[in-house]
Amino acid sequence: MSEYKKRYVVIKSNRDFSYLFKKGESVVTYGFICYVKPRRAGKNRLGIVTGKKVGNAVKRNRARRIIREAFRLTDPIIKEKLTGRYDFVFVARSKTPSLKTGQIMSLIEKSVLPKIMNLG
RNA sequence: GCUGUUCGUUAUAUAAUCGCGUAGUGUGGGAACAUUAUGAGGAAAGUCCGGGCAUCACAGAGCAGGGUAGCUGAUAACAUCAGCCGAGGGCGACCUUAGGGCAAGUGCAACAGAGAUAUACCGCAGCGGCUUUCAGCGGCUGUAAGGGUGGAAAGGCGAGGCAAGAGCUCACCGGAAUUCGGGAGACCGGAUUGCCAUGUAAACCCUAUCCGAUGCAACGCCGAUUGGUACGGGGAAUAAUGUGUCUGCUCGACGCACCCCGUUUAAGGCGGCUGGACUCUUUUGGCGACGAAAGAGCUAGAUAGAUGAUUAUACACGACAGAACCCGGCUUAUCGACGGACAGCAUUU
RNA sequence: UGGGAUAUCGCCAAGCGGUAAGGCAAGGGACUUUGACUCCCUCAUGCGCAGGUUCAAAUCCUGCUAUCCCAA
Repeated sequence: MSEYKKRYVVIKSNRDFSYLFKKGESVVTYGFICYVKPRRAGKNRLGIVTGKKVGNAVKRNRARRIIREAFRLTDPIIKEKLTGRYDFVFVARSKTPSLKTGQIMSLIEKSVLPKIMNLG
């Protein structure tokens, strides 16, 4: 699970999550809530939060998979447009399991990317 | 054909592209890459029972505490399952059933009612008395049939009997004791005696029987700085005292206290981890649960947590729902589809 | 993942087999010129849901549902 193999790295520690929730820029859509924060070096990092409110274990798994797949597909686009590296935390909402990956992708492109561009 | 009862099976499929976990093989110094195989359930869920496995004194004793409660069997074990018995429900197939003991002791039974485990209010009778007449008043004695209350009034119901009544006597029914027969047993059937016990143990309790505690975040191994603690070994002491662990208490057991020597905990990683009371097929024993033999097979093992996405086609348009140490059950959720057996009713032959 | 607790009126709650105390809030009335304070009256059709035991269940038993806590 080193950083060479994957295009992105998973955020694990509770400390990183709470840091992003406090200091990161938030983007709210009907599919998810996203927190972004620039990073100095390394790879892009991804964290997904699926709370109890999303549903039972099947729905939480589905939400996680959809977001991960959408991020995987949009990752090259992010790298083309942006030079810097970022931390992302996606929080799933109760609608998320009923959505499709394409919808999440378009949401990321439309809402999240401009926000990051503004950050510089 | 309609209405049911019951037992099973199944749980979208196919193709293409991109992507993920594990294992094998190959290339490579390594990171990694390529390729092949494989990758959630009938309930994986709830965590309600039982067992394996691991550690704690190798698993102690007594009391306390908790579980179970018709019988026989199945099983590693069980509160599970099978067959049977009793009770209840259904025309029936069939279904439901915590189903030991209030005759060891204690408790509780509100309100109502005269009276709640014994009683006598209204009554029903007999005796004698007073007021004196077609009756009334109070007294003594007998009684529990009738009245009303209640969930329950001391067996039920009918006949005899009697002053009136009463298991007072008798027949039938219910229950009890003794006894005979049948059965592996629960229990069933018969005979005799005799006239009798309110309900409640999912109240305390008694009887029989079972249970040590903690749970893979158990447990074992590796592990940097710093600090101090913990662990191991040896010695002294083993009289007393204090204290820790073994379940709550009592006993009992093993330590600790003083000295010397050695090692080391905590982030994290690896093991435990999946080959097992396993799966399938055939034969076979048993009414059945289940067992035996032979052959074949290997079928998830993640660690912020792998099964997804997109497109196309088909139809019944896809429910409930995601392994986390492993098994056996129970309970709960569930769109539907298919099959077997059986019952009742109607019609036809 | 494992272990434990709770659920009673809109809110806080008592109740340990005999038919749901109390306070706050709400509604009505009295007092007052009016308001507040104070006083009186009203307010649970069953105690999270479904079964069972019992003459009788919020209470006892069983199974579910929801919420909360602990270990990490």
